[in-house]
Order: sequence, then C-alpha cells, then structure tokens
Amino acid sequence: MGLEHTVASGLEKARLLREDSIEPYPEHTPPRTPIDIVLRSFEAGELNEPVGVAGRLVAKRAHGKLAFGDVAEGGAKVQLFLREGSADPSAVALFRRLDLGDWIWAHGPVIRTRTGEVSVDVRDLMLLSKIVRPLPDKWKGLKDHEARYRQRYLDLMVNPASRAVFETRAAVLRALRSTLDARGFLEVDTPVLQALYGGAAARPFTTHHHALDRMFYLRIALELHLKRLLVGGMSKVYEIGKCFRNEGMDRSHNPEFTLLEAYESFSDLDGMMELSEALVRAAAIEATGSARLPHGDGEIDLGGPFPRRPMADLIRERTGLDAFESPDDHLVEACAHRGLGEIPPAPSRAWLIDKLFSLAVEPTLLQPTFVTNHPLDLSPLARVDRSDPRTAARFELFVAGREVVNAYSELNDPAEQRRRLEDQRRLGDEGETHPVDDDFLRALEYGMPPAGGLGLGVDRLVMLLTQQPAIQDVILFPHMRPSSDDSPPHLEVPDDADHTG
RNA sequence: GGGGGCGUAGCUCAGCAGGCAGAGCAGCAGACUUUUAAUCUGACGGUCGCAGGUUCGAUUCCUGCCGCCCUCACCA
Repeated sequence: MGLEHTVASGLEKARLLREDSIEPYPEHTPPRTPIDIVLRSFEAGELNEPVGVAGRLVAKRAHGKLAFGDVAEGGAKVQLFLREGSADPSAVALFRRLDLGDWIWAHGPVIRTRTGEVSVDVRDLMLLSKIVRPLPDKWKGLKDHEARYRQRYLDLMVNPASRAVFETRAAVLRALRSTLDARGFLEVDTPVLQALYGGAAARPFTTHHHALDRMFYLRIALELHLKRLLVGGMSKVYEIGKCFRNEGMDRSHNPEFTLLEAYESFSDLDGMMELSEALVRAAAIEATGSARLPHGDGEIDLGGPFPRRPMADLIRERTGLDAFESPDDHLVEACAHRGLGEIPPAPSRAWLIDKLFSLAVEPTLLQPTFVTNHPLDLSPLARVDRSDPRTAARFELFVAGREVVNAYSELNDPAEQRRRLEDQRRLGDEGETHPVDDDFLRALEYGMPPAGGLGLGVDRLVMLLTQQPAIQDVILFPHMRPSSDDSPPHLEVPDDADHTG
C-alpha cells in the first residue's frame, strides 16, 4: 500500500482502538520515572519497587506468548519484557496492536533478563499517542539532507548524532551566558523589527507596518542599540539574538543566524581579547569537556592566550607584499594568482587587502589567532589605531580558518562617527546606500563612555565545537526554499489583514 | 547568478547501450515463551521529481522547470 493508505490505516487503527475503549490520545500520563534515572538507580541497587516509564516504542520483538520492546525517552532506552500470565491480559493485547513509533507508558518491576538486559517486566501498559505515519528506516536512519532539514523531527527521532549537536548547542549558549553573567554583564533584548537598520553592511529583510504605513526592517546586527544602552549608563550589556541578512545562502550562511554582542564600558581591545578567550574557552569546555579540539590530524588548542598578529604582517608573510604600500596591480595579481574570479573595475585598497587576506591568510589560520589592524574603511564603527592610523583598533579571532569573533575599541567621538558613516555611505557599491542612523549619532552626542565591544557568531562557534561542516547542521530549522510539499509557498496578505494587531 | 552532480516504494538503496519496476527495513496476515538489526511463511506496496519532445515503445535519450548537494562568485 502507498503512503496515503498507510496513513489511512493508521488513522483506522486509532479509530478501532477507540471503539475498544482505548483512547489513542489520552491527556494524562500516569506517574513515571525518567528512563535514565531508572537505569541508574537499578544499577545502583536502589530500585526495589515497580516503576512506570514513558517513551517512544522504537523496537518490537514478539515471540508468540512472549514479547520484547525498546522504549526510548530523552536519549535513554530501556527494554520492555512481556510474558503472558505475568502481564495483565489487557497489556498483552495492547502490545500486539502497537506500532513502532507509538508513545507508550509501561509499568512493572525492573529485572534482568536471561541475557542480562535490564528490562521492565511489564504488568500494565498504556498507549499515550498513536503514530499514523511510518518511521524512517530504523537502522539506516534518515540520510537525505533535504528531509533532515525540512522534517527535523524525523532527523532527531532516528539520528542520535543530530540530537547531540543541539545538546552541544545548548551547552555553548549556557557557557556564553554564564561567563558574561559572572562578569556582571546585563542581558538585554533590543528590537528585531526596526524602522532603520545598521551596525553592519548587509541587505536587510523588509516588511510593511500597516498601522504606521511605512517600511520596517529586520535587524542585521545588534550593535547600534547596545551602544545606546552604554550611553544610558548600563555599563556592561550583552544580547544573544537572531539577526537577518537578505543575502546568499550556502553552508556557512543562513538568512537568520544567532549573534552574540557584548559591550563593556571602560574596556578596550585588550579587554575584548581577554573576554574572547574566556568565552571561547568556556564554550569549548562546557560543550566538549576540553579546551583542546581534534582537528584533522592534529588538534586546536583553545586554552589561550592567543597570539595577536596585525593583518598586514600576515599578508607580508604569506605573499611578500606590503598591504598598504605595494602597488595595486601587485595586489590584484596576487589575488588572481590565488583564484579570485571577478575584480571590480576600480577596487579600493581596502577591498584588495580584505580579499587578499581572505584568499592568502584566512585558510592558514588554524590555531586561534587575533588578527588586528584592519583597513580603516572596512571598520566604520571602530576607533582609529593610534599607532597606525590607516587601520582600525579592531581584531577578528580566527579559528580553523574561520572568523569567530569580531571586536572593536568602540568609536565614541560623535563628529568622527558621523563622518565615517557618511564616508561609508558614499563608498556603498552599486548605489547601495547604508542609511545613517541619526538617533544613534544623537545618542553618541550625549556621551558614550570609552568601551570595547565584540560580536560572536554563535552558529559558527557551534559548528567548530561540534565539527559540523554546514551551518544547516547546527540550526534546528534552517531556511529552505519552499517545496511543493510545504503549505502554500506564497500567501497573499491583504493590506487590511491586521486582525492580530 | 555560473559550472558539475543527484532526484526510483514511508526509509536506505539497486536497476535501465529504450522493451511487464527490484531488494532490505517499516506497514499488513500468520507461526513462535529470553529476544535485543529476533527468526520464519505469505500477500501488499510505484505518477521512477514535474512538464514537454524523440520513438512502435521513455524510469532510461533530449529540452525546460522544481528541489537538494558540491563548487565558484556575491556577502565589511
């Protein structure tokens, strides 16, 4: 039978169960003990009473008057053991009617079978929720990337490694928060829906606010609002939240992604380096139990402190060129030599340096490295570095060839900030203009304390710590093109459909 | 956006120099009192991604489209 028939027959089973006074979707679960605790206390010899367990039936081995099953819950699994004459007759009858994937509750003493398997010797059995669709193959799992991302619930059901990634993700978030909390940072929420976007160079998603009849944007960064809070006297703040960039998707870019930004008054680049080291180290230890990560044939040591290298020094080492002094065409040639496709008609020096760095240097930065002194034009929100005014007081932390942290000694001179942002707007390529946020500049005019700030790409840090090659593997529901299987791909929303307020 | 690959049963995969569409698991019917990928028997299960074209005949060849993967480009 085809899928429709299988589902129909599942629904039919649910109907028949109801006819026999067995509710397929009861509201209440009888008292139960989590399976991992049952196993632990049995092994410790502390379990002398019958227990209730609840979970999904993931295996079923029936032998006529004897039957075994496996119940899984929260990553733990216990065997069920049913004997005619021992189990309640209704339990025996119900077990026969169960399908793989049903949620069930079972109750009985915990025993060891002849082969030594810890098992619940079932006396009572109850159906908690009936499955009506067939599960993916129980041994081969679900491999198809598309299905794993579109139907993550199936992926989580049958691929334990996938569940582990998201448990690690939670551990990383926990470590980041507790590190910042312990240092006296205040966690805040700033608007996702904004009348004006800023804080990065990226195309925003747009939407329309009906009541105000004007365009709104989804935020592309957290920076400008968090800095307003420094002006307001919140001296250490951070936010962990979704940002949205309306650009290409690939295995390191999802249109919505999780960013951590933290700002600390009276701190500076040195302070941000120390904080970066603490955050990354804490995340690694919480996630993996160690600050040393296996990587390729060797390992990456996140113990710190990490070396600090000016960008131009690294470029000179790898290419022999002086990033700021060598002629343009030498840089262009060095880029082309390394496989750069198109070069814009009149590439700026900053563009060339950035490109050459990403081609020649980035892939070589396996061990954690603070790269400092970026071209000033690429860093409109950072202070000028006094020792080299062509560059910004900025660093990026690279690990395994990827940017993990980006930090500035924050520019707080309102006049210079206005100038830099307006320069940036003029540099905007192909008529793309980055709007200047006048309220942000007004806030700076009220005085922002000297401060250091950093941004950390949470998804990419999780990729690093879980050894996942694609950002889609660390986001529960990554963005996908609508497929015909999904609900209508495009819903027309009437202009006056503002019923939800 | 460019280039390459892939799309066959609910899942994992075969197959097809053009000739009735295959397996394992799951599901269905049955046998079985210590299994743990239980075993055994039987029956069922398909718009071969979608739409065209070539052909006596297309899952197979061609074109277009859709989706996914890889890669390049874009992305402070």
